[in-house]
Amino acid sequence: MAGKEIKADPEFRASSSWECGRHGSEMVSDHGYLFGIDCRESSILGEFGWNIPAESTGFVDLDRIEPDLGGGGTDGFVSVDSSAPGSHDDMSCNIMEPMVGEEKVEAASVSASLSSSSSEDPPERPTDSAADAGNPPSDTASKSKKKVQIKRIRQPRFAFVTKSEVDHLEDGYRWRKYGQKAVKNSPFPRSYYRCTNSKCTVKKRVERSYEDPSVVITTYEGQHCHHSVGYPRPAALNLITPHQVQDPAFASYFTPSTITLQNSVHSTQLRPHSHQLGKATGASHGVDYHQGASSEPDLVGQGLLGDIVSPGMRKG
DNA sequence: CGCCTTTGACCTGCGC
DNA sequence: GCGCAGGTCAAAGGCG
Repeated sequence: MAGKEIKADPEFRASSSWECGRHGSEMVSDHGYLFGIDCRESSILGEFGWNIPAESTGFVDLDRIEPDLGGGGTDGFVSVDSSAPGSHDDMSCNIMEPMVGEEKVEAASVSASLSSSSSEDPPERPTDSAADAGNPPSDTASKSKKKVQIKRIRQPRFAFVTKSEVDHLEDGYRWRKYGQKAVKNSPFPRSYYRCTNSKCTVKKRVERSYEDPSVVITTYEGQHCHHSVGYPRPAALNLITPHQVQDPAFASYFTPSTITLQNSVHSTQLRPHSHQLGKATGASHGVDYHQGASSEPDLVGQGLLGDIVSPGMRKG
């Protein structure tokens, strides 16, 4: 497990038009992305809307944290690294082959139910015990039968490695904590959050690296089917490379309005909302950023987002 | 009062 | 099949 090596594809690096960061970008698994953020560069996360009190610098050894991140084996990661603080243009990144949409669906019948429910219907719920919560114990048999047929769907995941003293980083969405577990070999618990939007199935895990307590690992799973409470901030989007945006999974983290911001607004909404920091460890209450999206809402349908925003999301 | 976190129990997947 | 670890649920309590 821990011995599992993070192997950055040298060929990919070589062929990538994006310069690799100093620390390189590592694919730590096969289904998802890891954004390793050297936090001298809180600027990066800051640009992503996270109000992180950047205080330390250092290199995050992705090899060390990988077991926790990709332990499931179904995730993979890409890291984005920055090498020049304060300059978006200098941000280096390396996008590994995206393997998104490789959902674990074993029964064909599942796809039917999924397609009918679309993104508005949490695909995972039916498989979870929550769906059976109201059922008497005698239903266990049929329950397990169902679970044999319908395997939990794993959405593409993205992990961010951040140096921060704040565990729960502000990202513009509202999250509700639904669980916390002790992590093996780690003194730090892992927290589980779910997007408060009932129609949104996005989840995120937040944990600290046991190797470097100053490092926070945030793993997002799923795709938001709605607008953020108000953000992601425009400058953050400037950091998203074309490669990233073209990846539907990655792009989905940024709502249509978000992407619009990239093109219509630049730095006018970068003011940090310090009051949010006051509740750093609590739920991420929405940041009251005004979206510039309203000014150009049609970009979604104008082709810019046509290939990065799923139809289901556009209506969101 | 509504929303959130906490926390113990339960479920599931996986390796041995 | 068993045990472990990760993931989730849901009741209870706290807070603004």
